Amino acid sequence: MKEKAVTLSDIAQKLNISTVTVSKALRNHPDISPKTTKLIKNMAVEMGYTPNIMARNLSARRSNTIGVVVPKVAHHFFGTIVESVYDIAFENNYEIILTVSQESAERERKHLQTLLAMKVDGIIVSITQETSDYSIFEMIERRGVPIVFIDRIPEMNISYNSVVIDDRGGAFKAVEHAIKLGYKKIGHFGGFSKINIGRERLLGFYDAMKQYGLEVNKAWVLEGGFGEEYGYENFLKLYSQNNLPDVILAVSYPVALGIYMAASEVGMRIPEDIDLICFGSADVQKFLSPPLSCINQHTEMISRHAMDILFENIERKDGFVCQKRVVDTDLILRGTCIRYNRQ
Amino acid sequence: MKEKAVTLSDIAQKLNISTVTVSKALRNHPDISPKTTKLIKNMAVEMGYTPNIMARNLSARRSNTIGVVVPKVAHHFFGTIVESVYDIAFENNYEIILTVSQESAERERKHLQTLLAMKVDGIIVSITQETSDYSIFEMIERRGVPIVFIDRIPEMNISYNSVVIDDRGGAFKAVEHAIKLGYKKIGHFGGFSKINIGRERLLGFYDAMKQYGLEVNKAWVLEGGFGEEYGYENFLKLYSQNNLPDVILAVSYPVALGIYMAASEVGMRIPEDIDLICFGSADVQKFLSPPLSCINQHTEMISRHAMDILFENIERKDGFVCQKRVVDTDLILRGTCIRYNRQ
DNA sequence: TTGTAAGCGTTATCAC
DNA sequence: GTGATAACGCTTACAA
Repeated sequence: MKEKAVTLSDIAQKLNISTVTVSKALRNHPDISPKTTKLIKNMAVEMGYTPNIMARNLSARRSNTIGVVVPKVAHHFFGTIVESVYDIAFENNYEIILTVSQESAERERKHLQTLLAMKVDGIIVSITQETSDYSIFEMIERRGVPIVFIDRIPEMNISYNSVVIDDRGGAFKAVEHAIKLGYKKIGHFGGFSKINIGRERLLGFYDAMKQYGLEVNKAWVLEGGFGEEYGYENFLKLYSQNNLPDVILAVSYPVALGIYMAASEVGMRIPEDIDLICFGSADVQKFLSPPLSCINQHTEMISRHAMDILFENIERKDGFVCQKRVVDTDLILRGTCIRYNRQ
Repeated sequence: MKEKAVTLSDIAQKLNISTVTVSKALRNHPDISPKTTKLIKNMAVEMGYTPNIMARNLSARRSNTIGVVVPKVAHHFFGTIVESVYDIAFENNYEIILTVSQESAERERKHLQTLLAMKVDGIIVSITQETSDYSIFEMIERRGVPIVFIDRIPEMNISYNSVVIDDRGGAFKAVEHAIKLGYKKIGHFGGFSKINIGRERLLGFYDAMKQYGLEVNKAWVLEGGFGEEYGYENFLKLYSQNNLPDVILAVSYPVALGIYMAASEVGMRIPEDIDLICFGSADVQKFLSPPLSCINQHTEMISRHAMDILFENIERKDGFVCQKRVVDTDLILRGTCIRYNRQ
C-alpha cells in the first residue's frame, strides 16, 4: 500500500551509474554532461523521485529555512506580516517554519529551541509581552544564527538586528493632529510600558503634549494590554469617575474596539461625545461606525526589511553588520479625529 | 565567532561512554539507569547541547511534523484555524510546516511537493478556489502520507479524509430564519459554485426556499468570489437595476462587508432598507453598525477533528479508515435579521 | 545496563 | 565527465 520512496540510488541503479552523478545532475551541476543530465532528469520524474530534504540538509549543513516566532497569528497585524514573510520566502526558495508563542514566554523559548534544533538558517521573532529572559537570544547569537527582531524587541545590551515601526513618531503624529484640531483634553490608553511598542507610543504621546505646551492629565494616561478588554475596562473606569478626556489615543486596534463597545453601552457617541484614534490598521476599520482613523503600519515593509537583513546575514558568514531599521507610519483619517467636536 | 554545535558524540567523549547511551538517555529510554541518565542530561545542558532534528528524523524515518496548506492566513477564518492547529500540535509535540498558497493552484502544488520532500507525517490542506488538478493528491495517497482536507475539499473519486462545515445546513438555517421573520424576497450573494463551499451554501439556500414554498428570483442569486469586491459590485449592480431583495444571505464575511460599504454609499440603511446575514464569524462583526448576524463556524473544531484524524492515521500505519466529519454551525443573531423590516 | 555495527539519503572531496 | 569514499548526526537492531 505504501510505496517506498524513490531515492537517488534507485535512479542510479536503474541507469547503471553512480548516485553521485545522479545527485549532481539533478542539481544541474556543471560537472555532468547535458545529455546525461537530461537522461537522469527524465528518469527521475518517471520514477516519481522526491528528494529527501532531511538528508539533503544534514549533508549540506544548511536548511534553506527561516524560523519565525510570533505571539499570535489570528490577528490582523501579525497575520499580514506572516503572509508577506511567506511570499518573500517563496520568491527566494526558502521555507518558513512558523511558530506561535501565544504570548507565552515559556512557549516562545521552546519554539526557539526547536528552530535551533531544526537548523534554520535565520530567525525572525516578535517577542511576547512578558519575555524578560533573554539568555536564549544570546545563545542564538553565539551559535551564529542570524536573528532579527520585528516590532516587539527585547531590551538587551548585545547588539542585534531589528525592524520596528516608528512608534514614537506615529503616536506623536496622531496626537499632534488631534491638538491641531483643537483638542486639549487628550488621553492615552497604552500598552505595557515594559515592552518597547508600549513605551515608545507613550513617549510619542508625551512628546506631542510637551511640544504643544499641553498639560498631561495622568488620570487619562492608562496602562494595560493590547487587547479589547483593556479599552473596555479603562473606558468604563474613567466614565464611572465622570472624568473622560475629549479624545483618546488607543495603543492598538483592539483597544479601540473595546472603547467603541464601552461607549456604546453607556450611550456616548463617537466622535461627538468622545473622539478616538488608534494605532494599527485593519481593513475592517473602515466599516466601523464611524470609520476609525488610525496610525497605519506598513506590515509588508516590516517583513521585507526583516527578510532582507536575514538574507544578507546568511550570505556573509563572517561577522554580521547589525542593523536597526525603522518603518514609517502614516495617518489614515476616516470618520474619527477629523474635526473638533467640543464647544 | 560561530561556535560549532555540540553533538551526541561530544557529550559521549566527555563522559567516556558511547553515543548510543547518550542518545538513549536523552530520550529517557528505559534501557539506561536513572543515575547515568541524570549524569548525561546534566552534561548535555552544561555543554549547551541541541539535538539535530534533521539527523534525528532522517534516522528515525519520521519527522513528527505535520504539513499545512491554506489559501490565506491574514484572514479571520484561516487565521483562527491555523492558530488552533498550532496549539494542538504544540500540545502533542508535533511541529507544523505551514505553507500559504495565496489561492494559486500552482503554488499549492509546489508546497505540497515540498511537504512531501520534508517527509511530513501528515498533511492538512484547504484547497484554492482554482485547484482542479488532483494528481498530486493521488500521489500523496500512494505515498501513504495521511492527508485530510478541511473546509474546501476537492471533487475526487478516490476516498479521502475531510472535515467540513455543514455549509448546506448552515445556509438553510439562515434562510429559514429569515423566512420565519417574514421575508419573502430573499437573495444570495454566493461564491464560485465549482468549489464545495460555494455550491453547498447555494444548495442550502435553495433547500430552504423550496421547503417554504418560496420562489427564487434568479436575478438575486449571484455568483462571485469570497472577497469584499464581490459584495460591493453585486450590490451596486442590483441597486442600479432597481431590483434589490429584502434580505441577502452573503456567502462570506468579506462579501457582507462589501454590501455594507455599497449600501452606505447609496444611502441605504441596514437593516431597515435591506437586511443581511452572512456566513462566517469574526469578532469584529459585533462592532459593525448594525452588528452583523452570521452563521458561525467553529474553527477550532475543524482543527481539532483534522488533527485527530491525522494522529489516528499516523499511528495505524496499515490502511487508514477514511473519515468525513461535518462540523455544525449555529446562528449568531446580532443587529441584522432580527425582525421583519418591511411593510 | 551498556556498547557495537549498520544505515537513513544526501553531498563534498578528490581521484580516475 | 564520472565515481568511490567519507562524512552529516542520529537511531535501531542486536550483541556483550
